[in-house]
Amino acid sequence: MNTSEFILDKVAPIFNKQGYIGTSLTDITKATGLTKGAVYCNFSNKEDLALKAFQHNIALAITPLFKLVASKKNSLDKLHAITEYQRSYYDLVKDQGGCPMLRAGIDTKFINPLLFKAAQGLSQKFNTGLTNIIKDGITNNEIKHNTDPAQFAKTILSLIEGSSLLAFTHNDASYIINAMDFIDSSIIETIKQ
Amino acid sequence: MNTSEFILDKVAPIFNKQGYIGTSLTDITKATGLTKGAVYCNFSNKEDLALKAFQHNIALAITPLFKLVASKKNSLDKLHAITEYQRSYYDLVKDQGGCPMLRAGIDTKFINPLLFKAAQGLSQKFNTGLTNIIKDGITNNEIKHNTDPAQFAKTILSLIEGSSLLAFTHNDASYIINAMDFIDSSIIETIKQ
DNA sequence: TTTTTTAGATACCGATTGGTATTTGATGTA
DNA sequence: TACATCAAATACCAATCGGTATCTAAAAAA
Repeated sequence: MNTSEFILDKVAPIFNKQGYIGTSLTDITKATGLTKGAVYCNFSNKEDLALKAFQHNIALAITPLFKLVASKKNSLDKLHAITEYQRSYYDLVKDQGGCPMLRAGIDTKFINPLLFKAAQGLSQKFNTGLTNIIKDGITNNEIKHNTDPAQFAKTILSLIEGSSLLAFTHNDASYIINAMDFIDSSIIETIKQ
Repeated sequence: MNTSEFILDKVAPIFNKQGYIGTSLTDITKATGLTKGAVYCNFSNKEDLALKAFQHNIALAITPLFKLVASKKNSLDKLHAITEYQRSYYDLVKDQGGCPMLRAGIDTKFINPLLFKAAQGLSQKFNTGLTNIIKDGITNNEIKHNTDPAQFAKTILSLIEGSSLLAFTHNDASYIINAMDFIDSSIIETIKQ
């Protein structure tokens, strides 16, 4: 592991917990044991470091989900893989400070356009990914033809994001478990062919 | 309007947009046209001001919903009042910088315990309120007896919070409209007696 | 061995942070 | 008229902010 990766590993959870402005260079040097000279030798500025820290957090929290979904062939399997992944999501990211997409989406909108755009793009990718899964499910006769893909994608994504927020505000994973149960038994079951 | 209220009126949207740490005393004096002396004459410190700004935002964004729900007698009317209120929620709070409960829930967890506790309490109140509406609906024979109140409350709240987050990250109210359509036609319809 | 490169440490910069002690000036009161 | 009250302005504080120029020492290249 090189120094850049070492810094990101130490610093990414702090950005996720304290936000962009809330994380100071002092926080960063204390957490890494390095000096400002070392930090600025590896990253051009704080914004650059924050953006890469965000990507680091995403790589740990959300990229595995995208890979898992890609490994499944059928649409219903993909949908169930998502809910299955989310069931352990609270434990996965609790030490990291919660969901990085949630954090960046709210924290950066009015203070860091670059980071916000990254969060926005990821959320969009999530949404279109879900939409395409449902679309494919319809063409493959796995999902009922009168299902509106965009509508169900938005609903499922709302449940994922909302339950994650509630789980972290109340330190209670049952919000996520409950929402995933609902998606599995009440949403997927009703749209499946 | 006295000076304290004047300050809160000018400053509350800024705290909601930029967060607790992201809002400086300079932001506050610029927005109000007052000096630091005036601000500290009306509030004991920044934390006190931020907490009251949060309460100010809640009074504008969420208190009207609680009053609207209280004015309805039947459980199903209460539930429909919530979705109806949320349909115009995006327009209601967009100039305010989004949903204050969402902002405080994520922004303050690791940096401002006092404010976080306030956000946590409000979210809890929302959840127990929803649960009680469903419980009452069951005893009044409005809602099916095999309905799990806590489970449906959590699901509805997840949809409300999640769709609100997505609406503001994409500047697109349709996430909320879509989620409320789903609650009205797919959730309330299936649990109603 | 000598030279070049370079990662990281040190020391510093001006600007801004939240906060406070003091002053001002208008108002109400005796 | 003289005095007391008090909200707001002014002027100031040490600490911290993000950032940079310079130095050092070790490794790589010649």
